Amino acid sequence: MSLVWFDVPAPPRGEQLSRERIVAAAIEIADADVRGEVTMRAVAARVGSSTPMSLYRYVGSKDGLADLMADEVYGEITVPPGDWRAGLRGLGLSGWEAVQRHPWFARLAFSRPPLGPHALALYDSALAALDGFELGAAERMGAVNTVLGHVFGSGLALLEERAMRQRAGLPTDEDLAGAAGPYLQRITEEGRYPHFIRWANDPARLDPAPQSFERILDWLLDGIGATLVTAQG
Amino acid sequence: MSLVWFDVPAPPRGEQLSRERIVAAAIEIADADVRGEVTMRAVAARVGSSTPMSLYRYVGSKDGLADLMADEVYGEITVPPGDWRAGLRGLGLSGWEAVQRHPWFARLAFSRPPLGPHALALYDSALAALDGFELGAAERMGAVNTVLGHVFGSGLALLEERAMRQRAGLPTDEDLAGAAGPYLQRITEEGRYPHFIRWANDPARLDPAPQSFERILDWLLDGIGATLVTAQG
DNA sequence: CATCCACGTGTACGTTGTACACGGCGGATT
DNA sequence: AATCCGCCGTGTACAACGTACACGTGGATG
Repeated sequence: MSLVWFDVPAPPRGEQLSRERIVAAAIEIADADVRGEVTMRAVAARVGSSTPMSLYRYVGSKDGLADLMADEVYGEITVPPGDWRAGLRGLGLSGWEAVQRHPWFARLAFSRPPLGPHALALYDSALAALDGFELGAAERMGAVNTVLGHVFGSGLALLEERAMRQRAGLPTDEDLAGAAGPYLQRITEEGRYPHFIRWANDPARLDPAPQSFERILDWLLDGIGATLVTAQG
Repeated sequence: MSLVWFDVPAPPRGEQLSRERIVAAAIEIADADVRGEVTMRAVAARVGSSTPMSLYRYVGSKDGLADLMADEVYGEITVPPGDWRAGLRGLGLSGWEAVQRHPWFARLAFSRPPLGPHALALYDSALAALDGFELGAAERMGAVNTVLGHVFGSGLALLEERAMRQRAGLPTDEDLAGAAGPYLQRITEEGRYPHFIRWANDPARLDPAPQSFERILDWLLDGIGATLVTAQG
């Protein structure tokens, strides 16, 4: 019930709203949150709007905003020139880098169809890398999705790892082990799960696993390569 | 503000509440929903409770309920006897079946640490299948996670495929193609994404892809096998 | 018979996405 | 120059969600 006189007539609205500004703000918010979560209210606040409703004129809905965010990240992924293997390998590595920058992207990629312009361009390049082989349409797309599935799956695992690490507020591996310690110790004393326990008590469990993203990617490429019948390359 | 007289003194509460009944009800609800979503209110209604708060005495929180649901499904996965490859292959196939029954499980598996009794038992069996090789702890777990990562990644893709299919309310592939048709046609006319368009307009794109779950699983097992140095088997 | 406690309930709060109608500014039209 | 129209940001409002809290009741226990 404040008096009209106190109102400033034209709050000097910071800058024109736009789809680009909104998407950029949403991405910044998602990047800053371990879980990568975004609320319309938070985005509105960041673009200087006083109400979440202002966003709806530009992005339609929260799902629409999610689609736009995802497509932006699709645009960060590239397929390098070269033979099919160089192309798909580069796709995997470049996707992995993008997913490490934006782990929330893995969740969106799994939950929204990739129909934005950047996504289509990426699929187009990836399919182009398989030109020159006599492949059925399903097989061609299957090869691309095999690689991308690995990228997004690894991304989700990364998202969860970071979230779990922060849930207990512990950055280092040693602290993490300490948090799970009492539970594991109880299990150990009960004598069940002996193989699991042996793993859990082995300090070497924190070593970098040889089944790295890249190693598995190469296994997949080996498998794809075995199914390729060359026609001209 | 209804009068007391109308109240029935003891609503013949259907049956005793219990953690098992609650988890079972939640799983039924998740199975019945394409997105696999569950609300505390829906679970409460299904177990015959008049308020969601009754559940909290048994499951602690919604995340707790999710953990219990996930562990129940971990219990449906088994590692068959045999050599390492039979074990891990069976793990993958049995996991894939469980994930097809409960696609929401893939999401939970990615977003909650597998510390329930069934999950631990499963990891224990899987690690046991790798006994007899001189593997570091990280490498051993990495092999198991390679297989499970494939299972859960494929499960998430399945979840999204089913959800997208119902979003437009179309069960058949032809209808699905019809829904995306106008959009694809516009793209086609603009002449961009030629390789993608060629795929989209190829009826063979609906063929079963040769990169099936099982095929990729075998590729991964090939890769794992190449890293194993046998000690006694 | 008195006591206690495990249980299910009802009420209530904060947060979320978003529907809807309004006021005001700028540019096009007359 | 006066008028209108359409775009834009705003405020209010609501339904659904997870869940904190305090209460009554009934059966087991002393």
